[in-house]
Amino acid sequence: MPDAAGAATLVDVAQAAGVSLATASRAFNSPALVRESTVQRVLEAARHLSFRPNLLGSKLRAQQSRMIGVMLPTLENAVFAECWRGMEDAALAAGYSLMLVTSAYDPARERERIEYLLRHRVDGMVLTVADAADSAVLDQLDREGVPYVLAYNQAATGSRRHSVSVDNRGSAREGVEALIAAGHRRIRVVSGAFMASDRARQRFDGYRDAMRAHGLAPAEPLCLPTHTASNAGQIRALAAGPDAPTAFFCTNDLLAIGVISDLKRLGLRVPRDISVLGYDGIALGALVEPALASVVQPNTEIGERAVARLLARFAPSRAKPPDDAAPGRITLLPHTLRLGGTVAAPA
Amino acid sequence: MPDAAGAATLVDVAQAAGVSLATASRAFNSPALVRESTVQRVLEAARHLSFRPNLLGSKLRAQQSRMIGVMLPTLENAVFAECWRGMEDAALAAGYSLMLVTSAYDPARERERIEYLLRHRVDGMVLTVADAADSAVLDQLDREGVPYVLAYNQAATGSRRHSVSVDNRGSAREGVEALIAAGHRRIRVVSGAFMASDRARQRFDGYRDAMRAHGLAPAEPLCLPTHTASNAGQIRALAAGPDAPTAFFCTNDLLAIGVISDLKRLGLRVPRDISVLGYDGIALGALVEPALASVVQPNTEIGERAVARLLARFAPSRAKPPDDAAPGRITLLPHTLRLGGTVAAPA
DNA sequence: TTGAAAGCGCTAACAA
DNA sequence: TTGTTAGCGCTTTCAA
Repeated sequence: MPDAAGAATLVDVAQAAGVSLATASRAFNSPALVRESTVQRVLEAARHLSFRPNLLGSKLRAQQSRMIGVMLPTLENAVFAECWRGMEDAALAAGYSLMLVTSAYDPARERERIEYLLRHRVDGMVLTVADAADSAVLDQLDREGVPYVLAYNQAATGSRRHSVSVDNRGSAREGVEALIAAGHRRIRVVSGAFMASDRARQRFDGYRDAMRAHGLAPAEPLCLPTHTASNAGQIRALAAGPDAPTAFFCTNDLLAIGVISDLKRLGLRVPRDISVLGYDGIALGALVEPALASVVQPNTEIGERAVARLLARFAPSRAKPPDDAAPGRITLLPHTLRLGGTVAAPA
Repeated sequence: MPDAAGAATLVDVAQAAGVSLATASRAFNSPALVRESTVQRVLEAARHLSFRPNLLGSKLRAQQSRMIGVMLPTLENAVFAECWRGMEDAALAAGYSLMLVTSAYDPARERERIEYLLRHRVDGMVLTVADAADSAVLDQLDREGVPYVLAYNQAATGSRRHSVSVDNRGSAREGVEALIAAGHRRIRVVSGAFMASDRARQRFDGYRDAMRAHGLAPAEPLCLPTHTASNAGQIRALAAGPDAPTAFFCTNDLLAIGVISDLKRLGLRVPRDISVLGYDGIALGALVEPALASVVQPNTEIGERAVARLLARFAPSRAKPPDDAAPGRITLLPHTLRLGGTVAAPA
């Protein structure tokens, strides 16, 4: 009864199978090195004893945890929840585990949580940080030689950092150009706190590109610290007046949904009176009526690819692909535009 | 340069501080047992060497991982994302780590993922399963003596299982009674797949209770396998005809949001033509316009309390707090009703 | 108050 | 093809 006095260990299995500890271990990890009948005997013994390998032991001994640390700002924005699904699938399929922490967009907490992951001896990390270009914690990771891949953050060209994202600036520009093509001239950007998201800033740059390319004057962004009812006042101030915008470009979908509600409360109809374009392409956006127009990112794929990229960094470059020329550190995944719904021609 | 040739270990710290390995360990774990000046010396050496404890070593040796396994159906429903936040805060504050897996409401995957957590030697688990009353995997955990606490699932009275949830049936009944109080008589329930959620069934029972208590005939529930556009047809069929319901009670908020969109597409106005009541109280519901009426659960608190309860099971009941006349295995947290918004009197 | 020593469960040389 | 052996980094008796 190994369960009563603690679970069976590999030693117990070896004993029961009449082989040495080493052979028992090999039967699991490199069965090719063991005679087939011996493998069977070991497996049989293991089953009989309800043997469950203690990963803590292997991790310690093998000096690799086969764990990937994941730090995301929050899961309460579906973008990241969708991304997590991609990561979980990709990691477990490859025999890796994930350890998740959230940073709440707080750089101090980022540091803390990453230190925590490091103590757990994760082999590498997938991270979404507030600002990839100016991140003390990323610099530290570089210094320590810990492999990581950014998700959503877009590494600067020429940067040593690896990232998987869409082209934030270019895609935002495309989205705003679609607005312009629909006839909009007075377009305003609504964003979460810029400080907390370099993506938001890049998307704003894309807005500026689009406006300028079409001879329009970009306006200052409206930065909301967080989307609560109290922001309705700011939206109201913006949406009123003779020169009121005919379209809002929100740097994420959740924000867009909140803005639309605010506009409705002000008696405005979307998209008849005013258009709203979001960014992210969360599944929920397609569910609401009218459907949320959005710049759609492949969120689940971003998760999968970020993990795949990290795994590739672990592998000792078999058949070394030219590395820097070929796959490149920066992966830009294709985005799409979902128009219609909350976007229409201005009144 | 301990970083080049591998990170510094406790042995290095001990050496640098001129003490034994044991003393160095104590300086961190039981500083009370070590002379103050010695503690300082060790800490100083650790800082100097950028010592980072290897949790894998301690976990293995201490025969406890201080890890909690968490299994949730998905994070893409904000209910669970909100719950995760509560768990993360509670666990990290107590010095525990979390390992998250998702089951996608699939019992086979539940087994698999739990086995995976077990191999990681989690000290216990917080779980949301498809059906707590009939779960092979829960039975197995009981047999093996692995402590776990259910979140959202409500253990049957008299069950040996621990759970933290709201009173699903009672709260649903209250919600439906509010509908009845508003003047509704023809009320239908829309649910996700019953098989995948015992909560959905319990909430349906609450609906039945309410209807019967008021002399109304409960109708069959409409069970949607998943909420996609193709369900609009079923909603249409339900919402049409002379005896069409004047209100829908959806067993979760995400579903409710989808149903509302479907109704809008059918040209119906919510709540003027038809009322919709959700369940869960996700933050998003308060953001949309009109606000989603809902039976509100304290999601973050459910996460916190589930972790707290598990932690309490770990501790050898010190000075047993009278708490609740013995805390009891089943914790029912208070719910609230958020009315107005998508619920109004029938036309 | 401190140290010596024995492992936790496992993998991976090195031998046979 | 299999076995012997030496730890991975840490905690924790047991003695001093």
